Amino acid sequence: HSKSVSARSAACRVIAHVDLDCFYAQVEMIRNPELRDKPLGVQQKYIVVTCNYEARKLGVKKLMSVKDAREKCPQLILVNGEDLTPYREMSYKVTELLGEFCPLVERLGFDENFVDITEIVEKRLNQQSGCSRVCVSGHVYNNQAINLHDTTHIRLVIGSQIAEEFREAIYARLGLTGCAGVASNKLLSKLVSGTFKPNQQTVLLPESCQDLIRSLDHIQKVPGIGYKTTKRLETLGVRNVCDLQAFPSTVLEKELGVSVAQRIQKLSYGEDDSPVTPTGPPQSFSDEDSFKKCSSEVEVKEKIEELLPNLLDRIHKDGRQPHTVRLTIRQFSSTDRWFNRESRQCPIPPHLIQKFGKESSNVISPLVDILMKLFRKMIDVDLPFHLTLLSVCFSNLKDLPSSKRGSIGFYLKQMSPPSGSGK
DNA sequence: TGGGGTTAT
DNA sequence: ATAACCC
Repeated sequence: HSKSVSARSAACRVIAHVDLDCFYAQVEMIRNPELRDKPLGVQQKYIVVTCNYEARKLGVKKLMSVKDAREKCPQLILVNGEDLTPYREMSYKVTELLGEFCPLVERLGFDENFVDITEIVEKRLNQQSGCSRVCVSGHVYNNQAINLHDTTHIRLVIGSQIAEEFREAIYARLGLTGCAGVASNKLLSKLVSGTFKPNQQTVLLPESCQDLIRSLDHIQKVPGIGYKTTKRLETLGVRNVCDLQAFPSTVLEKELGVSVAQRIQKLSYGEDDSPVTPTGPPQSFSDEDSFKKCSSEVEVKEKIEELLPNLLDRIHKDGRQPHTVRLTIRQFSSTDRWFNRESRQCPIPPHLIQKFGKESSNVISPLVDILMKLFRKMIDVDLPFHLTLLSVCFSNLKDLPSSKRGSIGFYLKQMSPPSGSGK
């Protein structure tokens, strides 16, 4: 047994943030190695969602329209990335690999993971208890000098060695490159991981924390401060991190509520006590499609029927049973394309839940019926309508009762890579 | 601007 | 059910 760090003293946490380089493009280059040295973009609808570094050299940016990207770079090769299955599968392989080192792995999107490596660092500290040579891996933020008598510095340096091992394992086993950041909390590890950009890593020592957080030119670059909060802060005259640090907390609490105000003001000082929460298996499975126009009940039904088979396949491979189903729509609006999403959800009838695991039972038709009922709760089908998105989501996943758990559920690993999906 | 995800209220 | 956040 190990004495936990928290029980010992106030030794700092050591957190690694691992961020794969242009993830979708890398996966596509593995699937088709001929694309390796060519400018490559991954397209969803009219958008190049990401591109490799060859393309970036030629002026292509993330989330650029296909039109602009082709103008900038006529040689650009585009592959369709609307089906996320290959990316999702590779993504879980990365998370599982990190899980071999340590149980505390938290996913953020498909291409980022936080790992709490405090315990691994402690173990190495105790092993090499003599003063064997400690050498940093990768960059040190600000080029700050390391003080070998400072145990916090030593812990972070050991953290940088572990991060290097993570990146080497991810490259050796999966062929993927990425960046890493090592620091004393999630916020800082994430911010510092981006300082040297493809395929490099950086460690932050506490003395440079303020330099890092103040280097952010706009508050929306602070993870946790999003679009809405930024807008409201701007009306208060808060434009950068220093403004937020100095802003009166009482006024901030009145504008944003105590919880948000206190959290983001701590973030502005680089403070973040949120734990690395092991992600485990997914909480939901969803599949969506966007389009120019969908305006009849028949079309809606067809779209739903397209979405369902892949979703059911993913759920089947997961082995758990969903107890809730949700339909989300987006109605056309010339002003603001976000925000006008609505959804309706309902419990899945028990007799249908039973049939989820089984082969060849037709669960599709009754589900379509349920989803069309949910649709009619949102849209009066006697009036004209204009949808631009449909999404189906299964959630409230529960393990099968052990009595009737088949081979699928029994042999699946904890972090099962869900798969199937797409259009 | 896509096609996903999460947690808080 | 929505709103906020993340990629």
